Amino acid sequence: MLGPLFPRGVRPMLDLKAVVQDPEGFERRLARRGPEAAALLQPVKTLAAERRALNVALEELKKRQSEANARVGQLMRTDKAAGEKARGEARALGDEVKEKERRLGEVEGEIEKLLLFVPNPPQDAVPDGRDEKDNREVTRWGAAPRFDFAPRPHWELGEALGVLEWQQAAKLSGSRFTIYKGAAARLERAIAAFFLDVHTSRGYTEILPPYLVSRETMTGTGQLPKFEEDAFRTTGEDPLYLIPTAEVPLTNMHRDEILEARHLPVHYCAWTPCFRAEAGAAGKDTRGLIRQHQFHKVELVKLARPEESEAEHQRMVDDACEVLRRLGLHHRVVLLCTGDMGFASAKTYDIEVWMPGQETFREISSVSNCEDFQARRIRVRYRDEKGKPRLLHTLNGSGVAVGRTVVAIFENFQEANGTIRIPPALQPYMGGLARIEKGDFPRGVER
RNA sequence: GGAAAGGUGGCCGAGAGGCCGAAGGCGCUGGUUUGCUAAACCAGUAACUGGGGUAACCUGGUUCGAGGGUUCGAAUCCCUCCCUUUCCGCCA
Repeated sequence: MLGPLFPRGVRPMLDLKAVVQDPEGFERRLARRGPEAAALLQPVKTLAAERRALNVALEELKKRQSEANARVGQLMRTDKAAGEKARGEARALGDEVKEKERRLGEVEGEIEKLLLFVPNPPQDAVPDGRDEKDNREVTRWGAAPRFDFAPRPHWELGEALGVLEWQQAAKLSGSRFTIYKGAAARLERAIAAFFLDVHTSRGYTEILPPYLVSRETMTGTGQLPKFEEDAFRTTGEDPLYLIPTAEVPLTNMHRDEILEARHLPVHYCAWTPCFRAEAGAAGKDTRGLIRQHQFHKVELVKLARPEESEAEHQRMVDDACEVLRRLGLHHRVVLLCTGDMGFASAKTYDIEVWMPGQETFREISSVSNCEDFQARRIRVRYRDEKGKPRLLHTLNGSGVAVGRTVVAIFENFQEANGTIRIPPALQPYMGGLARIEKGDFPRGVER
């Protein structure tokens, strides 16, 4: 056992009150994600009723107990015998309180355990569907580049240029790792720096967060407890988890805080490595950079008032698209269907970039509005005009995946001779380099 | 990793078994005074949760780092854990 997830009592992951008041409505919304999701609510309803009954009884008991205690204190000073008698009564009440509290703790723990596995219900605007085939294209930018030769996938290009290397990486770490060399390594760094500069100039504050986080942090954003097998974790009694995305540390930064309204909306961006076990992805995207255990991503995170989260969501999609526009990469925006959305999200847009070498659009960014789902887990709130604390909405999106941008640049800007043009926007970050060619390792070993 | 000192409201800080959700101060909000500002003075200022009311509001319970124990009763005593600060060691 890993011990209690939260030390301080129950944190309903869904609004327990709303679930109890309108169970049918909740189940209907959840059912759009699949029948299993809605079924999770059944036992919650019974437990919620018991919790309520216990609470009412406990309050009454505690009130009587504190009155009895006060009596004991008074009597002990005046009438010893009467005091002893009152003490017996108080003790009986105390025992009863303890027993009820024990049971209440049990019930609340049970409710919490169940609710932690219930996903965020989708927004009404999200289309129904089972998988990515049911996603809905929203916009498209640019055009696929035309080639007078057969464009090659990035792994062939990278290997031929000697700048991407998989055999040595497998030697070090096994499958799903890559070694970048020379201009490719610099390209990864250049892309990250470029993305950060774009986003910070558009109002995001750059953060460099920890890459290892606690179990509670992973639970706050919804990676745990349901997706334990997707994460890497350290050994030992209190393991730390390697972040699968900077969303995890960035969103949790203000956990247990009440923000002042004047600070909203909060905009953060961060460039971090991301670590994913890719359990269940066996045989998928086994070649190239697309699906790795370790990759870099520039992440965007916002904390916003509920009434502005939809507008902020749209703007965040635009912020992610902006870097692709500046690189001249053909892409489209897709609204994910209910079946393709992440656990914590109420609405997600994917941005997919055209990959000529694979003749398909590939996801390069995913931008989600989690509404108050994560905020409820991590208790991040703000004070409204009346000074009352209210849950914020959390949003996150890739801005964008760095490794996959390398893939897109290789495949979209390849030439017949196998060299890669560097998009003008990146050249200042590459020391003026305009093209990746073979053999630029001053003291490395060519293969 | 070793040693020591600490963790109390938005912040600082007192409290050392009942009269303590907690003195005092700062900050904040409202008011009085004031040519304006400042100052002064008065008042109000935590969160969570249950109930009542259209509402302003009224009302019960919980919370002094976390968990457990002692006790009729714990911020206060005991145990465990976590965190912070300082010093030492080790390092990037």
